[in-house]
Amino acid sequence: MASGKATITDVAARAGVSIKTVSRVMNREPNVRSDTRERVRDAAAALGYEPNPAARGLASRRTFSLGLLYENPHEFSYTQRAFEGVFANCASAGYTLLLLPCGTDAGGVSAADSALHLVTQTRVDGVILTAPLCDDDRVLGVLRERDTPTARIAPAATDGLSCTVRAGDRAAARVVTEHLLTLGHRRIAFIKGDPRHGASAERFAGYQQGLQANGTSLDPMLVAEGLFDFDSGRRAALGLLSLPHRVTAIFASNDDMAAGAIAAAHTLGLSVPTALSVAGFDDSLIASRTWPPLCTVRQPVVEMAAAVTGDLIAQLRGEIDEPRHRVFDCPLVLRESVAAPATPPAPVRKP
Amino acid sequence: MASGKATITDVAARAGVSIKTVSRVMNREPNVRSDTRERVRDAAAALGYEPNPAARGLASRRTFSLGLLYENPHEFSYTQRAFEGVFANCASAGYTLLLLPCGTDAGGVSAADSALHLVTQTRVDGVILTAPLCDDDRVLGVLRERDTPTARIAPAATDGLSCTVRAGDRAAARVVTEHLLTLGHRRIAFIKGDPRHGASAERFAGYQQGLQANGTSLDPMLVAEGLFDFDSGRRAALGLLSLPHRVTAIFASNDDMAAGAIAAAHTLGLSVPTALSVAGFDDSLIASRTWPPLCTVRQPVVEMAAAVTGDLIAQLRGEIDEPRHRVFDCPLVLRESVAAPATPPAPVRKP
DNA sequence: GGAGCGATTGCCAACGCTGTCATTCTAAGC
DNA sequence: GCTTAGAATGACAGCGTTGGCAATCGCTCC
Repeated sequence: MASGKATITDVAARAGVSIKTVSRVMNREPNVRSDTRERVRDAAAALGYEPNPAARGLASRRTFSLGLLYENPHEFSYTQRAFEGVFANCASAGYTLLLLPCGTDAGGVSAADSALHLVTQTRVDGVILTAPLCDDDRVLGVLRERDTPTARIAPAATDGLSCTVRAGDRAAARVVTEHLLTLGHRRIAFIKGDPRHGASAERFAGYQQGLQANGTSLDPMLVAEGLFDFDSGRRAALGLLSLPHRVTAIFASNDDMAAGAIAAAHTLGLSVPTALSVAGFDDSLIASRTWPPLCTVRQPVVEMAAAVTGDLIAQLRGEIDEPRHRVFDCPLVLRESVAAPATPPAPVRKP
Repeated sequence: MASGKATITDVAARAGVSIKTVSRVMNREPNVRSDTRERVRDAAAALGYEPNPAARGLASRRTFSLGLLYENPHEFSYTQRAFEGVFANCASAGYTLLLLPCGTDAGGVSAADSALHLVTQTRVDGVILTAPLCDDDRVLGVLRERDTPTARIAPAATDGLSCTVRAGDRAAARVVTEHLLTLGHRRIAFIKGDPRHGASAERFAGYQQGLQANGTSLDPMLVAEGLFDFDSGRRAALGLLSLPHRVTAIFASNDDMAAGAIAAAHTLGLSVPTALSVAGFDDSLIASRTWPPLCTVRQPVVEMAAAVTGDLIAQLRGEIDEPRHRVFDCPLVLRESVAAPATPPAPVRKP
């Protein structure tokens, strides 16, 4: 019952109305009598009519598509989950989603160029940025210059221009730290995340607060640098585990690095959690695939991405004026990689 | 030097030619004198002109965008790598890529409906299908009905209509099997993949061939069913490892399941590879994140996806008539999860 | 020197829809 | 019954580009 090539004219003829009225019905505009609306709907259905997006775009100067710009191709599941949330909301709102990966500025296409491509060539109605792109001044500059509405996932700071969503990183990191303290850990190492991500500083601050609130002082030796990827976590952990005064727990700023820390422990013959507890952050896919499974906090990425996408679309539709800023809680997820420290601390054993 | 709102008319005026000539230059059409071409290019650059895709689409009845339809959201890195390859080729060819995840037919939007959406609403010029969607009759039916050129990644069988690309699954599985045999393994268990994927049968066939060619008979007890995901691999391995006559190696049809098998071994206190060798297939991201790292075969997914995308675009441009079918080799990747079996087989130890 | 022919260029009508504004109904108010 | 505001509908002009075809140019070949 549909050749797929029916036009608005065909529908109008069949329903006995003008094409403008068909347009009104298709766009859910008000001021159409309900019986007329019904008639048009039936005609459209009978003909298998689907509005031509190119014609719509040309006439209305809108594209009904959003661009999702993202960077870290080495990161495991965060991007994919973000995509899932964004997509879910796009689909239900009738928007099409364009994914645009971009390399780091070093090689390949720079983030700013990609953003430019999105707004000039593809002409999306709005752009969604993931960290750390959402804090890139050049990217933001391009988008603002073109007045492209923007949503940002996990930015370092909010502004009055774009909708944002982020996790309660600091509070969650503090909860993890306090959980380790409660179990009896005293020498808790921390692996920082990529400094370009706003979340990194927040999570570190949460770690510090957790220690301070419990009267434990921060030992700078126990803080290592990382980049949110498996290998940087592994290397950082190897360093931390070679300290003379053995740490009993490592809190990595995300799950990938925590998985790297577990691998490092395996390499050194330290069993987790008996000799070393490891905690992560995110509850990404890999958290339930390490051995032992990773104690972490759940960052509701899908929901976060969906929410901010909804806000962006609402903004595009003019349903909200002020950009909205959301913060999501991250509940603690208890798994086997964390346990009370052995007393006295287990000696190092080589396999 | 660019407001971003220059139209073809502005460029034509500035270059002193008709808009049609500008159109020819922008579309790289032949029969434009090189100095004219130059002049138009300069004018376009000076004005920061970018063709309006909606207008182009409306006039030419093409969208310059491809749709990538994929299903398994639980699979780890395969989809992401496929996307990477597809995107790389789209970008360089001036095509825009639309990703469309679709649920299994049980819940959410069915694959066929998603395909329909792609061709009727979004109106992509071509569609790329990943396994197992690329063998879904309803999806293929929708696409053929609309004469939408299609590329298929890892289909069960080729046809004369769509470009395809697949890995040499059978040969690679045979190589893995023979590698295990060469090391001295005799009781080698196999975990099958999702039967909806064409690759599953091929890999199983390779396992069988490897055994037969080396005079080892296939023991049906050593073959378990899996679905290509971590948990099915874990469960299958738990079953295989509870057999009275202990297996010394498990060959899982992909890395996710192999990672599950390693987790199962950990659970049972079997050390890998001392008491059990585990091999996977794909060389996905998780293969280098398990402990110990996974011996596997490298499926060059990025290259495969890029190649088939290139073929699809060539077909859209009319550069090739017959659909092209490619097969990629999968070299063995040696890592620590596989070693010679202990002789005599190590007894089960609980931790 | 002119015909002939391909290479080059331009003109104009779509492409299918939406925005604007004019027109026609409808029903309340007096 | 007659206004009249407001709801419902339609007429029409683009939106910025490409396709088809006609016109023109520049050379080669007699």
